[in-house]
Amino acid sequence: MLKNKIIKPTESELEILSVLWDKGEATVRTVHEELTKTKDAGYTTTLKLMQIMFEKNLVTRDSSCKTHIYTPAVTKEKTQHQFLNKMVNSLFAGSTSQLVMHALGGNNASDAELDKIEQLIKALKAKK
Amino acid sequence: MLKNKIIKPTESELEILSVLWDKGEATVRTVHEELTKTKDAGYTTTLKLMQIMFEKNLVTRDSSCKTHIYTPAVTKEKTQHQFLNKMVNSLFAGSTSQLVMHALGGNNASDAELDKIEQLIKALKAKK
DNA sequence: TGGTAAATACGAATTAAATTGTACATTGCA
DNA sequence: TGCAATGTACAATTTAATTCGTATTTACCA
Repeated sequence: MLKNKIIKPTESELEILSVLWDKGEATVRTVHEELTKTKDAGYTTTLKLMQIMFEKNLVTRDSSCKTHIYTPAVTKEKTQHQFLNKMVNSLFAGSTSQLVMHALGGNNASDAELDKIEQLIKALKAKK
Repeated sequence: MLKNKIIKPTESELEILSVLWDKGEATVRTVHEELTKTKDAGYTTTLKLMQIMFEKNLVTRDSSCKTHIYTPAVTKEKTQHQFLNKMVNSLFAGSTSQLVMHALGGNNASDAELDKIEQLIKALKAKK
């Protein structure tokens, strides 16, 4: 089995991955049009980024047609955890709950959201 | 009042800030020795990084003596929130609670920690 | 069949982070 | 006073991300 080296997507790569996660698959043009809704960039810039991401195995592509179709090669969940872990380690002394406390303290969660979190905690406790 | 531009510390800068947050203040040598416990780096590399951080206003320093004494110019709390926000926006569709759920789901929190989080939630709900 | 539109490939420039070597300054002490 | 130790300053290099211009390829259709 091939070594599954951890590649941390850069900021720009994350933007592209987000589009791909959202759509499941997409052409460079589609991704590019999505990106330009919120920022400036030339088409070839997006293309180049996606080519590099292909080399890094962050995406796969079907190049059987003229217009290649890209799909994410890393899942959103895995990437989320990867970044969460990194952050917990570099800024929260390895303590997930410390991060959670800070995040909640920041105070953007609705009552409904807090309810959901409470239930998750109950479930986690029950499991032990 | 001076514009408070947001400067995101880099990976290496974060490592240095962590030492400074921990110690309150420190010389380059002290920071460097702390860093080399966990990674390789030349002394001048650390020095240079700290000089750059000074230029960026990430740290202040007292240069009245030969050996300069550095102190963090940004708080740990502020930096934590800055990174949390960035992450929520780039990976969790702007939803703090979604991030919290993922973090807890990752499952590294002890019962005691879960208790603390529960209480925090209670407190937050009471406030509304 | 040849031209046009739309795509990809490629190379080069730019910017920023990180690293390191070397020069210079300061302090304390023999 | 002058040397050794320890610091800082600075310049140059390396590496990676980002950006973009230009060349090339492909498909289709008049």
